Amino acid sequence: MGGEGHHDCRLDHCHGGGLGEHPATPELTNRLRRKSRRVTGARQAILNLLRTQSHPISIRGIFERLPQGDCDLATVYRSMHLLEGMEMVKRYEFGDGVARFELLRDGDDGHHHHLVCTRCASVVEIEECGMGQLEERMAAAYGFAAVTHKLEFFGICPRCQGV
Amino acid sequence: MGGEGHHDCRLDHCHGGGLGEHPATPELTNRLRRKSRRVTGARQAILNLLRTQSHPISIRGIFERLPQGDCDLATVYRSMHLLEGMEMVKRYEFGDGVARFELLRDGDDGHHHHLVCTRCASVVEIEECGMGQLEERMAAAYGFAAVTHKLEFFGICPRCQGV
DNA sequence: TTATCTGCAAATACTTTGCAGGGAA
DNA sequence: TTCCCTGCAAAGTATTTGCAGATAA
Repeated sequence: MGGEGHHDCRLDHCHGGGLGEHPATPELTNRLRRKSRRVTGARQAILNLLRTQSHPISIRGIFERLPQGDCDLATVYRSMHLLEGMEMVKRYEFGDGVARFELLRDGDDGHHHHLVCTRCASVVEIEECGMGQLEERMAAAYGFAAVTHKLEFFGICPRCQGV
Repeated sequence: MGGEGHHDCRLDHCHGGGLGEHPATPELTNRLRRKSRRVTGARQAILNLLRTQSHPISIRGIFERLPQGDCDLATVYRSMHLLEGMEMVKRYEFGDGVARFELLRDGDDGHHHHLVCTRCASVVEIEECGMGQLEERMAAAYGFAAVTHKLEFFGICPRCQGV
């Protein structure tokens, strides 16, 4: 699979300076406090960055977009693990061996899918799904409980078709 | 995710001895010859092993099941890459960072899905899909070409529910 | 003050690759 | 004989972990 797409350098997270200058929204930090997790500079910076992304982003991508890389890569891994456990982010795997994450809105289970270009890795968000009955049928037919699914689409995006 | 399941040690590939003792079926080796690829001992042993598996198996799993591990791990990686390119095997990712492979019958595109237990990693093969129209709708709505999809189900298998 | 968190560095896991010798056609 | 393939070892990439110092509450 191709690269990470472009570095969409929005001013709100690229003006440099220390981590302390990047307070995340109360909505986000309160979710941490509610679970008695500490609101640290690194976590605020990561949450703030995730807020600006419209598609799943890899851990290395997060690390490289953080101001002057002053949050350790290991800390990004640990933070994403924590946030995933708290259901504040959702993990996606597009089959290239790299995990990608999206911020979940409060109360949102984040259930949606992606259409990924196999040439340039550009991503379209897909709302439609309609697999609920299929999950139920799986559960009934095979006796499984708590059935979920992962569904991703792949293809060649319009721009890559022209090249 | 848990382990690899049990080592289902069928006699037809566990009686020890050199690789030369494991001729694969003509159906399989001919597919190699047709593409002017060499029918080597390692490839025959791998194809033979894949023939006996009813669920996707990891590269390490293949390596460990090969008689006395005398085929190099790197060779298994290279062979699976080759076989995937020849569409003789299909690659699956269940989200634990390990690729798994299934042998494809000649002429079979191998399109089916899996229901994976998130506790013991046991697998049920799912034929039903019915996503063809959905792919077409994706293509029409977003201008993508050659749209495919990956769909896997996850849940807790009956045995794990009892524990 | 105290338990949590972070940076640093080392370790682990999966996969790929360079090279020289071995083997299939 | 000629390339292709293999084993071995080293390297690359993604991720995890131990530990001591830093920090939020």
